[in-house]
Amino acid sequence: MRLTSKGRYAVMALVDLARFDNITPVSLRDISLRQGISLDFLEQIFSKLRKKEIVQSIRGTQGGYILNRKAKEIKLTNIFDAVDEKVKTVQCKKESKKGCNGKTTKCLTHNLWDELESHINNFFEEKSLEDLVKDNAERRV
Amino acid sequence: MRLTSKGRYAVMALVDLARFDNITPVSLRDISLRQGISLDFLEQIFSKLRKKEIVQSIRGTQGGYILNRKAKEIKLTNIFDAVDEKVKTVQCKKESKKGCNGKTTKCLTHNLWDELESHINNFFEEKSLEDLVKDNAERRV
DNA sequence: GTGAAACTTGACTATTTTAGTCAGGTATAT
DNA sequence: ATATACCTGACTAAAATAGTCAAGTTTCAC
Repeated sequence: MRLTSKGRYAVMALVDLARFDNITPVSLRDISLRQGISLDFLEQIFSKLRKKEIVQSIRGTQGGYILNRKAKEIKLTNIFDAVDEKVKTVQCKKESKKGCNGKTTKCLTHNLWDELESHINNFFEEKSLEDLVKDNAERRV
Repeated sequence: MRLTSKGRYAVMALVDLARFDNITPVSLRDISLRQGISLDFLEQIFSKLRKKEIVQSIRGTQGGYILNRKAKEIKLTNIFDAVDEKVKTVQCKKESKKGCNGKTTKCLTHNLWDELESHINNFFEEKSLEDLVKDNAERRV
């Protein structure tokens, strides 16, 4: 199981963004340079973050992005959800070979994968952007 | 993040195998039919499981595989390790653009990914094959 | 001893996902 | 005006995934 770059970059970029005052917009160009992430790719990512109201955009010169909510209220789960970084442990669909549809008939290990999914998602639900910024500030002392 | 079929199948197949007495070998053909997994693919998987001494093979007619250790002593982490199902949250290598090498200079979110990795691996280290078989037996009552 | 069952191995391949790139836009501060 | 920066959709190279295929070898049952 691996985390995709899209998900990782989204979090990295938002942590970078959250370090600022949240009044003056931060341009993607700056984030791109600081974090070493392609500008074009960042634009794709922020387009999704904006649609899910995690960030707010300010167009034009001196424009950029600011957080749309308090860092405390943005959980990792919200970020991953926005960029379609899903935790998937099963493939089981309605019509499976072995009749595992997740409801009436379950495959031998279905509960295990459900548990695993919850376990990972719990982690994402607990961590907020604020936690990450704080954590980072502490380590720099 | 998604679990690969290889990892999922490895666990499914071993749970299936572990349900038996562990004396008479179970053929991959049977597992293949019961679990709906391609025989050729299973052979690849079991070849790795054998090399890591998780299963033992018995060749010839009436042959098959049996567990090489007690189900209690086979953890998910051993299984995933055997089939190269790794939990990877970072790409950071020795020479990274932003100088994140995981040691001297760390990227803004490096600790987060380390934490996530541990969180997931903990789950895999706790669960044993025995747990899974028992869990399954209970639910069938 | 011979045939079938089942393990063994390595190479090959189609499909899907990932990780971007590219080319055009539009809005706005100066 | 014009440069900066957001916005959008289409496209693509590379990697990973999920197998398949072919050609063995071993051993049991008869």
